[in-house]
Amino acid sequence: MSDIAALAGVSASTVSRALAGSSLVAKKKRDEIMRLAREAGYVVNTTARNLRLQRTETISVVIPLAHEVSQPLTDPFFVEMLGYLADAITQRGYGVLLQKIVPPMGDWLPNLVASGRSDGVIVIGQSTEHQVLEAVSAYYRPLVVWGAPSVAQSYCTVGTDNTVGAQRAVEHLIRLGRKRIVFFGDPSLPEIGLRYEGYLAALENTSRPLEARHIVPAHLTPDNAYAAMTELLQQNVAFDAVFAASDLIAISAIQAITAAGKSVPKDIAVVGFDDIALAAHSNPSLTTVRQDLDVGARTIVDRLFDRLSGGEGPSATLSAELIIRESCGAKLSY
Amino acid sequence: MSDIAALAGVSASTVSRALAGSSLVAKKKRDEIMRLAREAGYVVNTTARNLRLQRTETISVVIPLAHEVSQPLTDPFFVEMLGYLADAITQRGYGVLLQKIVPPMGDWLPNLVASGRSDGVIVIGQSTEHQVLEAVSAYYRPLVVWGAPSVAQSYCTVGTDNTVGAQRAVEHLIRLGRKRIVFFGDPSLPEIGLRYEGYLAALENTSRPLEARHIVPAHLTPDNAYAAMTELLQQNVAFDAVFAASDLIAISAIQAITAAGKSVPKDIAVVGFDDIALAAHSNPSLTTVRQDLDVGARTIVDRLFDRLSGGEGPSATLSAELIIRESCGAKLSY
DNA sequence: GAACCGTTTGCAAACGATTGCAATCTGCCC
DNA sequence: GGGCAGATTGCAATCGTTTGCAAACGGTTC
Repeated sequence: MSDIAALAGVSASTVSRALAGSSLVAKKKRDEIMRLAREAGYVVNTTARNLRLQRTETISVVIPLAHEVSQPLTDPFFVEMLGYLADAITQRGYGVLLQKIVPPMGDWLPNLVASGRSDGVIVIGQSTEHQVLEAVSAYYRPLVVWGAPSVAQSYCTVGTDNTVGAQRAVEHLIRLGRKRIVFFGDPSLPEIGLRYEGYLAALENTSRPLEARHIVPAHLTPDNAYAAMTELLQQNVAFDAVFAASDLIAISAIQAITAAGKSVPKDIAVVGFDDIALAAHSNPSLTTVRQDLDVGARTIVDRLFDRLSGGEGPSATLSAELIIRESCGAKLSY
Repeated sequence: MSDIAALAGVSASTVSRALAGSSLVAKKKRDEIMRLAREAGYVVNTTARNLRLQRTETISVVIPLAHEVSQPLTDPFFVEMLGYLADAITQRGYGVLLQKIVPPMGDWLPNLVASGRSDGVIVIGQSTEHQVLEAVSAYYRPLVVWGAPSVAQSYCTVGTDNTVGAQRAVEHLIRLGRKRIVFFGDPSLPEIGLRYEGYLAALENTSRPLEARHIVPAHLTPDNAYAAMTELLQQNVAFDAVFAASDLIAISAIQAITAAGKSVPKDIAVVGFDDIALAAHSNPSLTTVRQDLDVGARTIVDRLFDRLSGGEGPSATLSAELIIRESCGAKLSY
């Protein structure tokens, strides 16, 4: 900057002001300085600027992965969400700093917050990190989490109505005449827990008592899900439907079921959750509960910027929509 | 940091050295300072550190989108690549700064480079930006581009062997007895251009002269591709196969063809390029040329870090593999 | 020509770290 | 006790900006 100052025969302060478009420096001189800077290919150094201004115009997007230790970041759900978030953040002129935390441990969030690399933090999915989020939100405001709200929770979440979504899905299976519906997923994760509640609610609402509820606590990785479903099939547990906690494991389940020589949806109906792009195109196409990630991402970013400017917007819950496709078949006769 | 210094009764220099694990400060005092810092929740301010050290330990990943002006970042190819890149970069302890440039214009790259926000830049896809890349690479070393190499090119690229991949795909269609094969994509983009060359090479190699070559310069967006294919079908141009420049537009083409009452692969065979996750699961599943993004991403990052430490590794070309699925059908009788 | 006012400008102090250099401290030996 | 070496420590400069404050400037007005 001092080079440009020398070139223009003024001080660095003036250059700084000129480049910032300040009206303190005469229009003519301002234009002259801008021209010189452009010609010299000079751009204000962001790091120094950030240090001085105590802000970075950057948002951290964090993906905590509890069970995907050695896995690359390939889960379509995260990746789709990331795309929408990146878009919403970029639109506001901010940068996106991507962080994968795996396995989430120690002081990752306090450290991230204290490091001053970003002005705000978005966490995609609570994973197993509820405690950490709770603790940090006590002193750090610009934090928004995609996930499930819970009663005594001080951090701001944005998420789909997991319970209602799940309930609709399971009710649909019941209406189709399915009797033994397996819940496929690990309810100890907050979001999955709510989906499990929806599953239970649907079962309880039905007049025809169900012969069994069955839960298979598969992790959210394809391999784990495939293995878990294969094992379930070998155990000869009788079931005619699966409500999977995510599309990704639903598709793995379908593959396992098909590989075991059974048919989806004829023998076993499958419903997923998320409506990732794959869901519409898999074979059979997947009935699922749609989360509108575009709206979700925009809501997250709105909330975050609101908090950045001192706001206190509440957590948000988006409605979930059941998308009916081939994987749960038509009504059974019974 | 001076707070911690006061707490420990030493100077800020000593704290800085202690936290950096320097052997200049006595082991005992070092541990003491580290303990104090941890208890106080103190973390070194990254911005200040970056300014002083003149490096950021951050890599920019840029996605230039020429034709997707108002589109969110949803192209599965980019997004999958991004996942692998994020992984490879994170593994080296660096941060990932995500940048979407749309429409790519003006001095986006020089500005990004000069802003000092990152130590290196990865550009996913050349899009229409060959000139810009060329110009910047003249003075900025840590730049690696995913895309096609060209003869007189000074920037470092990593990419799949587009020509050979495309040639294999088209040869496969010819072997199956397809006669009028449409090239679906815009060859003015460098990578697509190479795929077009492969297409031409395959056509020329065949002994049975083909009655027509046809090119439909669709952009790489689903909507545009769908519209282009629909229009082509309405024109009553005779063709029995489509080689699409990407899986995404291949799937859109299939949808358009199906919507027009024709069957894939019976009436029209379709082959894509990329092997995105969707390809295996779409209906019919998509025959395509596989790009190994995991290896690709790792190669990009290797090259980049090599350049960061003064290396001069050459551009790399990865081999392409034809993945045969349902969308091009079995051999026709003729 | 002095006083005054509005417009521009530059000085210098931050922002929060790292590090070369010189100063201090410690222990040891003569 | 003085001298010396080696181990620690702190001073102060530096990274590249921004900005409060005071000074300089230019033009009116009396």
